[in-house]
Amino acid sequence: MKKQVENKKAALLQAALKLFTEKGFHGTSTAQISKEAGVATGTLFNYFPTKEHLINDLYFEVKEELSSRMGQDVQIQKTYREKLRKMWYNLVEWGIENQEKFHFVGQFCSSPSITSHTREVVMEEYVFFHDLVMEGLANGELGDYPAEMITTMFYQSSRTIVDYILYSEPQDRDRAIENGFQVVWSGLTRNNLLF
Amino acid sequence: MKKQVENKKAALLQAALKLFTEKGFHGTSTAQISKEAGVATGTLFNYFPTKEHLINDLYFEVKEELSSRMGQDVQIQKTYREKLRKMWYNLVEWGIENQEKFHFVGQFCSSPSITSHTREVVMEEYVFFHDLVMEGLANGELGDYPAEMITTMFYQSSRTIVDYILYSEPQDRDRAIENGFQVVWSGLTRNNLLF
DNA sequence: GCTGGAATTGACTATTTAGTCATTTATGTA
DNA sequence: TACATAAATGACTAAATAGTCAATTCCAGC
Repeated sequence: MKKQVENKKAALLQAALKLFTEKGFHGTSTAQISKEAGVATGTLFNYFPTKEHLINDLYFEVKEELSSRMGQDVQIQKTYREKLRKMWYNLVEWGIENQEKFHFVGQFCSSPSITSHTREVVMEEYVFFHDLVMEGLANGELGDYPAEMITTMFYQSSRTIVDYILYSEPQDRDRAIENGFQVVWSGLTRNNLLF
Repeated sequence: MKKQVENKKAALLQAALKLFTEKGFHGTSTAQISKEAGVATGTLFNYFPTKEHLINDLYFEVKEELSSRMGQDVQIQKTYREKLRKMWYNLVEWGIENQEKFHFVGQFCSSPSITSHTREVVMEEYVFFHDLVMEGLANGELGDYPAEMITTMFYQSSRTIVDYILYSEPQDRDRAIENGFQVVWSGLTRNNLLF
């Protein structure tokens, strides 16, 4: 019985991911989600008390998966540049492999359907990223910019590159990912102020 | 009478801008828009045959305003760097001065509520930007990246900085804008490949 | 002040919505 | 097999929706 339960819950989350990403939160009815998941309309409410709870649970799950992937094998890198580069690859590759989740996050990260509570809980999963930036500022590798600005630029640039790869479809994806990192690295580090 | 007509149309567009940005397209009812604009529910449909027409007209108008501002005084700059820098300031300052329009564009640029026709018409207003990037590639100032990647990175970085300024509220906004340009310039130009 | 046509109105409709709940089905245990 | 409990169902409801349209208001020119 436990098995079946998890199946249905997962099916509902997957259906919600697809439909919310395609048509938005208000553009998707709970009936559509249930149908896509292959369950009755009432079943959705056995797992999620409201539509809002559903999207918040989904958002949390996806962001958690991303943060987990983002930090993978970062600390085993030798140089600071290699650590940042590893994180860049983790981010971009996850985005390419998980288009739907990637677009979902981008669409709902500042949506009023996501509660501030969810946002706070999710934020905690990303402290290691903030810490890595602080490390770079402390050791002088990163330029003298506010930490907040650096984290934002790094993260949003990764989003830009994923979108670029998915939408403009360059022949050589790996090249595009590496180019993206070059731009970000030379932009955010300190040792290039020829001007 | 003509005056009154234009007033109501403008009021409807302004109300739609506010509500769509706050609550999204499907999250906003036509009745809410009419109420916010101070007109009867039927009046909206005198100016816009459907809700879709309304948001498309609005999107077009806002994007046109942005493109117009973006190109202002760019050609009178002497160096290539100064041209790009002027464009950067135009973009970021417009975003800060027009928060609602700025967030509206960000939210709906890839929304299915905006038709591909609207998107195509809007695109034409931005050829001058693409041309400026081509110029930089030709004269060797920009790094050897695909033009599409450069335009995207430049534009998205401006969005990132506007968001950073509006959300993180740094004490010195002008400093933040200039920092943002430094990051983008050193990231996208060729003369910094110390690596 | 009168008149004709355009602009404005809001009550109205057919449809869709999130969420409920009494009933039915499935499952583990003995 | 029989029982107890948890899960699944879908018809149902009250509220909200985009868009219509007959009636009203407005105003320029006479």
